[in-house]
Amino acid sequence: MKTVSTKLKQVRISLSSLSRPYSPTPLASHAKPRNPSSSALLNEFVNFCYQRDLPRAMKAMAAMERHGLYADSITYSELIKCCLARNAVEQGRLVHKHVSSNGYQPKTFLLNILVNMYVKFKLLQEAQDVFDQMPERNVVSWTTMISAYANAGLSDKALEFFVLMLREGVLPNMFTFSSVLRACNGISHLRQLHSGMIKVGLESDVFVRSALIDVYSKLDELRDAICVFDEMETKDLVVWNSIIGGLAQNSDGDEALNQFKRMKRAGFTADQSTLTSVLRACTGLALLEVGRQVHVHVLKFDVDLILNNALLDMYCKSGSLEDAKSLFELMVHKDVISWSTMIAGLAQNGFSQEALKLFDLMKASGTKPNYITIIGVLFACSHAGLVDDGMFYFRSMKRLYGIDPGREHYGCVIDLLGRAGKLDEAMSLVQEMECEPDAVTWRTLLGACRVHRNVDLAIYAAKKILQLDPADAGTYVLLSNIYANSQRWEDVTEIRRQMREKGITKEPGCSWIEVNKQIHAFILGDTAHPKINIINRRLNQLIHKLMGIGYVPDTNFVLQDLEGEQRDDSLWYHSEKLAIVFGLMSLSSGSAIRIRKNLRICGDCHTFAKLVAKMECRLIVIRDPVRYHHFQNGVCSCGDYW
DNA sequence: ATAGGGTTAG
Repeated sequence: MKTVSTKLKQVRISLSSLSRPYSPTPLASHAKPRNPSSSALLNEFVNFCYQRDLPRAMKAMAAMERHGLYADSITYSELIKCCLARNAVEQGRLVHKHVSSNGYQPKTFLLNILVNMYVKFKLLQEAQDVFDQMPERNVVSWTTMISAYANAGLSDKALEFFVLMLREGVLPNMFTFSSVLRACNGISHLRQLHSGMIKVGLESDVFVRSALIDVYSKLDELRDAICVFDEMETKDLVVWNSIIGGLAQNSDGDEALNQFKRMKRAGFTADQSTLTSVLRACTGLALLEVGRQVHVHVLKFDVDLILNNALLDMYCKSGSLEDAKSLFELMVHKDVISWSTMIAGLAQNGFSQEALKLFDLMKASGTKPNYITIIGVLFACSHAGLVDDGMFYFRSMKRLYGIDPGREHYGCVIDLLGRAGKLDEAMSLVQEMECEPDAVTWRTLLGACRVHRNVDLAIYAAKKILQLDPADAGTYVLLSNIYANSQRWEDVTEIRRQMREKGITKEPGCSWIEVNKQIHAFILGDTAHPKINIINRRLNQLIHKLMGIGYVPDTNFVLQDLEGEQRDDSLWYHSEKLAIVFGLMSLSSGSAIRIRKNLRICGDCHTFAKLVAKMECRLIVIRDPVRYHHFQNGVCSCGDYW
């Protein structure tokens, strides 16, 4: 509708300018008197412009100028639209030359269009040059530049221009605010702008609102984002997408899905952007069945790379590699994100060799790896114990791909060396890092100490973690257990005292399982699930049956207890065991049991799951915060190396 | 003439 009415308006303008005797605006002093062919020439020029026939339009313009006839701002702007539609940079520059060699000073209107043209061609410097030479700059001129810098990620520049604009006494409008909002990189700037907008009464515009929601949530201020959203009486699709996206990106998948339901009840239809965020929410919650449902809706749209990438990630993170692989095969267009997602997905699910093979294919396909791709590659090496390969990729990433190793890359290699028992080398890598090691780095080293029972280094790493992240309950518990194991009771008491003092409590182990698109949560020691009694009975039967085929519950996991779950026989009721039993009870016998956990799996549950998978002929997939375990026929895809 | 929402790791 909108395009049609715009077109009609344009036609009217051209007709009206042709019906009157044509006079260029302003009159060029050297203009020759009109001759009969002039109006025909202009007519031709305008038509070529509307047909987006750039070469002919350019020729027509040259012919007109030979007759001393000059286009006006509106016809020039049509010609520039032509150049933009054809992505014709050189012709655009030529038009610019014509405009400024016309012998008159072009109007602000036309100069704004030229600035915008250079912005669209991503020639910011040229845009800036035109802007600088303008005798007058209005709100559109300023907004064009602010938006250009904000889009290019040059936030400081955008904010600087906003201030300059105010200083020159030009009043911002809602276009300006929605542009400058995107350049806010600190919460104080944002609040300042927000209150400024309220003062001038522009904060209720939907564009401004969606930008506000987006920026608040990108700055981790979800409460403010929700506040802005709730205050709105009339919302449009983009506003809904902003809040759903904000929630999904801040790992509040539950709430994102709730808002999605509300959006549909309000009568809106999801588009690609909505579905991408919904998929991201499913990914975080490992909701494979809901994700599949979304996939059906995805098929209604034209191929959309971002949406396909989100879908691919959902299948990987829900542990359904078969779906991920077949989608990846079907995708005709793949970008660096598609490849990186698939590589990391294979690696996290325990298929490291396949991940590395895919990395070779990626390079062969001509796609350049980025920072994140290499993280996936190194992750694959560390989780398969491929020390030599990992070290090679790490040491050559700068030379081969021009990527400087960052904290995450170091983390993978520290993990790689640490797991392989090379704790000294891992430690020297920590010292080699040019960026400061953070809590995650030390936790990686601590993980290696746990596996290789290095108590001294474990204590050292744990202390480092607590300096950087004093509220990390898991580390307190681990440290206390290490001391207990070495009979250092005074230290144990001290740790417990610190925990009490700081009010630090252990996060309980929790597992989730999706049955009939419903999530069931199991928390250690929690009896809220309606079927908990029968689940406990079945679990006991199962444990005794497994003991008959050689299962010995392993309570000695002092250096493993990242669980925060207790050391006595409560490990018999670890949340993943409850979820497995519930899965056996409620899912049809052929289907896989997929579980998501908030904490890493312990050694005992790992053994348990392997045996259950074998005895019950089931595929069991458990996703923990770091990686996945596929249990089948008595073995796990991690090769007992995690 | 100028403006808003979506994908990989951690």
